[in-house]
Amino acid sequence: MAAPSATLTPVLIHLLRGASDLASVAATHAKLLKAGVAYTASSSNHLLAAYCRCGATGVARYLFDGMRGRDVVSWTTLMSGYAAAGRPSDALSLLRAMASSGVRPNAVTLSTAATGCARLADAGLGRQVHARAEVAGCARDAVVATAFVDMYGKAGAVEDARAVFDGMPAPARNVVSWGAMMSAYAQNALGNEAIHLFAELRTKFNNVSPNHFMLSSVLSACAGVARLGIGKCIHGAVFRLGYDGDDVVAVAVVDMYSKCGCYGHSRKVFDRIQRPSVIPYTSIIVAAAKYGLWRCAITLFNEMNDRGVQPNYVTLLGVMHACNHSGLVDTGLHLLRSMQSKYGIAPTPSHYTCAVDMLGRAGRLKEAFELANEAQVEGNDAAMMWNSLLSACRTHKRVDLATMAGQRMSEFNQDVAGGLVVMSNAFVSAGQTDNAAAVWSSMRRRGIRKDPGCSWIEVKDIPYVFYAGGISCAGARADEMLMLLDELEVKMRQKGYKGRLGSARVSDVEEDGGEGNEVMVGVHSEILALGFGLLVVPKGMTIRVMKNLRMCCDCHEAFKLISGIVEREFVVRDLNSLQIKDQLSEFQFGEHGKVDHHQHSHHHMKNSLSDDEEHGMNEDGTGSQTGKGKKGFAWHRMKWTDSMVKLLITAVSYTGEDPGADLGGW
DNA sequence: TTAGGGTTAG
Repeated sequence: MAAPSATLTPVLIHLLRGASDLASVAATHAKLLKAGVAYTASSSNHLLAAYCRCGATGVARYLFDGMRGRDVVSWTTLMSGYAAAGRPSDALSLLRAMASSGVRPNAVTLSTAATGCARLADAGLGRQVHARAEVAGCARDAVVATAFVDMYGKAGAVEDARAVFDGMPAPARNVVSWGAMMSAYAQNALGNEAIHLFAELRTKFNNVSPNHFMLSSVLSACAGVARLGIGKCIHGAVFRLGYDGDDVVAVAVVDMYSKCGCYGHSRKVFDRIQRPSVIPYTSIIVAAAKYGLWRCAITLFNEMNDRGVQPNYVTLLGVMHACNHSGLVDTGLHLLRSMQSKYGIAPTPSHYTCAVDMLGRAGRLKEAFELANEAQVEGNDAAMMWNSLLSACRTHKRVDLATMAGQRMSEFNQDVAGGLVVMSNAFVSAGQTDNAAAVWSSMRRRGIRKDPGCSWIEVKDIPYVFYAGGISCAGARADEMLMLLDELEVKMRQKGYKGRLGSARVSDVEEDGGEGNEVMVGVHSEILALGFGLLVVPKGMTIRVMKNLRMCCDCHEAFKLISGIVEREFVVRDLNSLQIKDQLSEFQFGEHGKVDHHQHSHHHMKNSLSDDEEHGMNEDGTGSQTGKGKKGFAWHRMKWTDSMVKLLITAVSYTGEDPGADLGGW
């Protein structure tokens, strides 16, 4: 019998490397056994890797457990296999077992472990792995350090990510390291920092050329903070660098335009995608739904089905959202009831919340309560769902049910302040101002405060951020702005406007020292941003105002009136709380040093109750820290074209017509 | 020669 190992083994190993399915790996394994070389260290590691590559971690583990000479590659291979199979905990257990077996981890092992911690979003565990990398002397290895940048970013520890990035020797930072850092910012709602880093790379380190990963991350950053100007520049770079054919980049561009209020651009980019998968479809469907183009959203959904693209739960949520805002209540309900059987997707708490909101909006409160009770929803999702019902009760003036919804909500609610604001708004709508004021004074007594609302507007690529009652952001043009708002208020009154812009009362400011039942009201930040926009955005250009919370009904009305008076088109982007899991976020724009609300003094005025989230803003600037960067939003057009009016006639309601019906105006 | 880094949709 010829000695096989000298000639046969390389051939078999070559076969193993090319094998991607379990059957061919097993067949080659059998041949190695037959040749009697399956147990050499090298063959075993190849076999391990092959089994891991085709997802057979169970077989790999069995093989691993029977191996005699396990080296660092064996351990790392199995770890990597677990990580790839979505079992990061098992990967990290292996790291511990490896330590007790006396095999020392190397750079490859530790970067794999870091990726596992990233998947777990566990900064504590990640820090331990980081410490080991320091001990092993490989913490500054480009790949290892980049893995830590990503890990800290995914675990929400952006400052640690930046520290690792800064600790890397400049030549070691490559396109992946830069991209990972930008992504860390983008994923943590620090879009402006990501943009800033991108600019720094372009100006100081011209030898690193952006790739599709980096472009996607920066586009996502632009989307998150609605920086249309920069977003357009990046889109230009996408073309120049030849990434316009990349689907992932294209989705990021679609998303960026839709979040910057340019549905038309979004649609053009989407239409150029050759064979859109579920992700681009979902992106554009959600964009259409949020833009009030429900007919488009549903047409796209049907088109997607016709092309055999399977929707996922996000897609269905987007379609339900479109139904919700177009009054297609029964269509939406049917979708909820049939999604399991038709698409094999189980409804999530978000789907129930959307359906409950839909019924509540339509005034079908009994059904809404039944559905809410039927849905097995817990925690923050439940709070969100009951919250939306509470708002519906308020809209339909059903205080009896509101109390019940409020109680159910408080069982789950972590955002005590938000819940109480909605509660008090429900009382206001029902004319029970005494009860509403009691809620407010109770909040004050208990020291419960709400996050400050802010609005911003991008002028020549720079965001100008306004907080309620504060005009310092307008700089030298503040007085001019107030005069303009006063003039507008006069004209609005002639058209029957009964609310107040508030600008005239800025000088009447009183500090919040009052006792009793008065409630503080500030000048709403979106009005200030709009006033500034009217001064600085050239005539003929759409003014886009962004807000971190939900716009109130009064401001909505005011924007529409002003749009008619000045004959300009406005678009407002605000928060759609129904879509988010995280609590409201603060937006920070430290980059330009324009606003830092921690130093900003808020001015309050005494007034009667109204529908505004900004009453309860905190004077000391303590607010909740942001979670992940994904926020729900909705666009509201304030000037209607003829086709829009026609659409309205057929629609019961549409995005933004009555924001108060949604979540109590905050 | 077996093992390592990032991106898109609510």
